[in-house]
Amino acid sequence: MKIGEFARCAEVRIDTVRYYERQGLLPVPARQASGYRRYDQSDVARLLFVRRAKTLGFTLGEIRNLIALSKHPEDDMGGLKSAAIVKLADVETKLTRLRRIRDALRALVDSCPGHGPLHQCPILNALAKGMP
Amino acid sequence: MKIGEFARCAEVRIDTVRYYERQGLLPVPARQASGYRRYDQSDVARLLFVRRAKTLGFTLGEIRNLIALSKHPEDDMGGLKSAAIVKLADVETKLTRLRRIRDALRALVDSCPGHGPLHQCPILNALAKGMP
DNA sequence: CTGGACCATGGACCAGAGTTCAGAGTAAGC
DNA sequence: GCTTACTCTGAACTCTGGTCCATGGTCCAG
Repeated sequence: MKIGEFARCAEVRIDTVRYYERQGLLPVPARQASGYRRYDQSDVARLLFVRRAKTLGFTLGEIRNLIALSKHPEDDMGGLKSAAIVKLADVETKLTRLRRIRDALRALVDSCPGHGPLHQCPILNALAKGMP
Repeated sequence: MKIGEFARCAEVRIDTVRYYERQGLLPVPARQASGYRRYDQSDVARLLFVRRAKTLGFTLGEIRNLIALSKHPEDDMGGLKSAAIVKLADVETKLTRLRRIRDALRALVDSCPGHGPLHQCPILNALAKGMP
């Protein structure tokens, strides 16, 4: 299949496919005589792999590593599991931070009556003088 | 005080102070004869305002708006409260997304025994063939 | 044969939040 | 006076993950 159909397979833009190729996330594709890139089912699988890993929060660089790992199917699965564990810890950290932000924000919103002169606004106050 | 001390007051880099100035987040400072920027306590308050707002997840552009808002202390506090509400919704959305990622990741990690040949790894499998 | 859809390339550009650099001047402690 | 630390400028650069563009070639239906 040509690049347009290929991109649609994974709901990705054509430019993104070419970009992934440049980034080494997709193998260099075969070409038709015309120079058009030619893809097959195994390329689709690879592209979906990339997308799924991205959905899980892996960066493109990390995905490159995952692909490299996966090229040695006889290796132990420990490496891949640790990568996933690291990423999970990563996500947990972000969650914790974001939860703290949400709690602070919600406390501010709840404390604000919503009308009256701005200089009495508890949100403005907290920003200006520090959180309680 | 000079820029170095000023930056330390808010635990920010000197370059960041100048960057914030360019971005209109800090007022154009007075200068000594030598051309050195001079700051006082009100500048520190402003810089801390910016940092606190950033901590809450506001972008620099949004903080510029907050500052503009805060310049009309007789205005109603409704505007500021809505900005906070919008940001809160924003954060909640991110939280939800991140939680889903965490759950998927955790399920994968839990399902993986951690050793044995990679081609039997459930994580790799999920990435290659789709999540169950 | 012609129009429209598709594909090729390299390079420029986007947001966001800074950081780094070179080359120069200034301040301050001893 | 010397040395060290600090500050100035503007522009360019970083990173991430793409997106857009101009220009030109290719493919296929009618």
